[in-house]
Amino acid sequence: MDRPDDPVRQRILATVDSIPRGRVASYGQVALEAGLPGRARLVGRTMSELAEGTKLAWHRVVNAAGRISTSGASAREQRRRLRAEGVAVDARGRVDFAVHGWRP
DNA sequence: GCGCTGACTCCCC
DNA sequence: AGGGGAGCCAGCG
Repeated sequence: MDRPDDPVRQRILATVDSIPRGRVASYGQVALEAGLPGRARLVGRTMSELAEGTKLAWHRVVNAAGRISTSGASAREQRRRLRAEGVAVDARGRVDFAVHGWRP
């Protein structure tokens, strides 16, 4: 599993792409929805390998605690993008799933 | 093949 | 709420 055309990767990307604007999902939830239960790390890896200018809404994926799992510039970018689409992100970088969680 | 390293998650304390 | 431990698995040296 690693090339751009890998079917597993495609499923992960498609699932992330289906998260509606203003909602967030956890890595584990994305894995589950993509038919890959227990493969949260793979989702995280996949996100980390995205190209700079990707159109994918990677910022709508956070960890199971509702926290932004990135660090540095990408963490700030993620926070910025989430807030820009109306998602409340607290000072610690946490989103409330009860309010903004993706419920497929 | 081996060990380490994560944009992860549970479970237990 | 926060930390340790175990399970997870693909990539890399």
